[in-house]
Amino acid sequence: MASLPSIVINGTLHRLEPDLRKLSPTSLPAEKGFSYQRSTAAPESFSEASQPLTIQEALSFIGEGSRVEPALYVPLLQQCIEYRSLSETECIHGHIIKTGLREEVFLSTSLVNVYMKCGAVDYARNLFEKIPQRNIFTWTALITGYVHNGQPENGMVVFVQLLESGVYPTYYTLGAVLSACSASYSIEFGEQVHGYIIKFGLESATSMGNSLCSLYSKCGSLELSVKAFGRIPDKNVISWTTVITACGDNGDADLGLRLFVDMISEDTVPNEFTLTSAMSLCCSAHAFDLGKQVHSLCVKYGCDSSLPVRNSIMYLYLKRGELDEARRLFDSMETVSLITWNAMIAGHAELMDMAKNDATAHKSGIEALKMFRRLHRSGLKPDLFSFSSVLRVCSGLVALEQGEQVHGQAIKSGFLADVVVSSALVNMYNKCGSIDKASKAFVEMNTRTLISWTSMISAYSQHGRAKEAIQLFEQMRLAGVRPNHVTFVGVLSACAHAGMVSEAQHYFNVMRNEYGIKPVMDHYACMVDMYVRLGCLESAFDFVKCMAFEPNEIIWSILIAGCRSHGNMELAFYASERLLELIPKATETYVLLLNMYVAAERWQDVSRVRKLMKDEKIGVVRDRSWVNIKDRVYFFRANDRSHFQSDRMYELLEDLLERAKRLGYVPYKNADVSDDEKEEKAASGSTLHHSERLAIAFGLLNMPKGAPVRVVKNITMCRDCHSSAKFFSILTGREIIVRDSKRLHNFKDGRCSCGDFASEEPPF
DNA sequence: CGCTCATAAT
Repeated sequence: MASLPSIVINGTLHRLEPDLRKLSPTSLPAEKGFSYQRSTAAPESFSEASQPLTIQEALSFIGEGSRVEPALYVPLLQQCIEYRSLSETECIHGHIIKTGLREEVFLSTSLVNVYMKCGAVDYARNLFEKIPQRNIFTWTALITGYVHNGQPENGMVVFVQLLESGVYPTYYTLGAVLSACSASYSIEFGEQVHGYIIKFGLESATSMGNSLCSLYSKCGSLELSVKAFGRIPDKNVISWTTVITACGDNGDADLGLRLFVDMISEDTVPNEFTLTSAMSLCCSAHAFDLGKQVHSLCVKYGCDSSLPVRNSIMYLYLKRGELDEARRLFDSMETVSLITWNAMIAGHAELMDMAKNDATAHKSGIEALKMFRRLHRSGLKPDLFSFSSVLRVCSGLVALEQGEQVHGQAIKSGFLADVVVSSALVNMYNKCGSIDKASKAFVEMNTRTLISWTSMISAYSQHGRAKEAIQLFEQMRLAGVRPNHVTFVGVLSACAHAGMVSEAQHYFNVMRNEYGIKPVMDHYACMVDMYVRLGCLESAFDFVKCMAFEPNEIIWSILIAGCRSHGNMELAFYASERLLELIPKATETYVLLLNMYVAAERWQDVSRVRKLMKDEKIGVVRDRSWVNIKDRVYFFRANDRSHFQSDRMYELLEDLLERAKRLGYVPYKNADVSDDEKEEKAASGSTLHHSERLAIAFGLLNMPKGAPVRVVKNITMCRDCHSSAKFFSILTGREIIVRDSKRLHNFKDGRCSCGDFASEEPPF
């Protein structure tokens, strides 16, 4: 028995499937409703019919016998494509056999095409095999059909068969094969096809060049894509649009924008496709001024009423933070698409992340959730984009309950099978402080990408579970996934966390030698952090000296924190003043310095720094925390007494602090940098309570007994609150999770997942 | 042959 034809695509052998002997009509797609309207393209003989025709009536017009004109079938077959009607196609097929026209190759080819368009791949293939005088059109119809039905590999195998049988491909055949290569991301096969295109003298055809440009981009090679674009002698709008989009897809928005500018200066008129892409590039490159100009071009060329263009303009407004403008545009749109909703949700999610954890962030997040609900009500079904974005929103809000609801919806809708959605889910559980749920979601994923592995490794690291992080990293390597620089940040920070010096050094070398990844500041920061945590200040400084570049803010702040916790205050002050020079506008650096001088009771320096802050017009810090309980959110300021439960909260805090002191809690002194003068005065004399402590108290009072308390804080947690929260977790027997602007703190049984090293670093 | 929206970090 002759073996089935096969080729190697992306390193795996593909045989032409299915096996023809196993054909069955059971797995066919559902038909759309079918009724004949009089076709405008119908030949004369139909023109008298005024009522819709049944297929039998339509076929009876064609008649039977030897004088049947084959072209009469054409409009009927076109109707079959339009209605995706397999049964009608079979009737016509039968009629063709009866009238003895099965020898007519163009009709057989047409039938192959129609079967494919109806999704009946097996039927098409079976027919193809029975056509003895098949020509290049028949071959091309088969290839195109495979690509259309999501079986590009089969299309490529057929192409090889075609070449072996000595038939010359046409322009259309090669175009179809290029689509197949694109759809299966097969760059090697694509390059071979590229060779055939040159061989058959078609490389100067604009559309061939466009297809090649698109192919290389889809396969991830921007370089080859741009080269293919460069070789097109007569570039049209589509050529330009393809290469500009290719830049965006491959992460080089700046190049894409340069090409767009080139295109405009060459007087090529952009259309809605080009402008939509260009607008999107402006969003990702944060080139907002250019974005405004592109917007003008949209108006100039009359493209501003196109829905995709409007979506991208709206997204640009959102990215610029012009919420009212975005909203106005959104409200003015008479029709919206799913992408409109998704852009709205994603835009707000991005604003939320940019604003870190403050009240603005919260507002954006809530707005995004509202949009997600409205999307539901609008009757459209959320897709993987909607789910990814809304999960990101739940992460940002630490909205575990909403996140779990979305989890359920994602399962029901089937979109959880998507890697991006399931990665976002893992991330959501992690950011909400539920490492176990994150891990469960990770294990349940059916496919994992570099990003999924990396985010789970980092999650373990953030929760202080170094061993799991390292184990997972090794599993990832065994799974054949190549780590990148971000993965190593996760691994190294896990080692640093657990003080695993030799492991850290090992992985640092693995990164450089085995994977050829050059360490950047982030990786050095992990190493320095590790030495500092162990109290090896000298090793830390030595390591810094070995770096090929000047220490940045991150390195300085690690050193400062290390010096403080190991009592080397002179060095800490020195480093802090250097840090201040490096970035004089960072509010939290001043606060750090201020608190250090307060703790050292160096009052002259305290007033010097306060004066500096005044001179530099550094605003006071807005200390804000909030808690989600059920569907409501409760905000707290430092020393907040405006709350309806204030009395009970302060009572609880006093009691807890008193009992904590008996267990060994020693309060740290903080400089008061509250922005609420009245509150400050009211609180003078009594203990100063930062917002997170009030939020924790509120959470303890209002969450169900034993349930974890989840707090979000807009700046980094101070030492005193951090220390007291550890005692609270012992005294109440509850888990307390505080996500500040920098990291996650999971307090449990008197310990914090951050490894007690997080207090009062500047927020970098 | 070309379009807009989605996931990881000290």
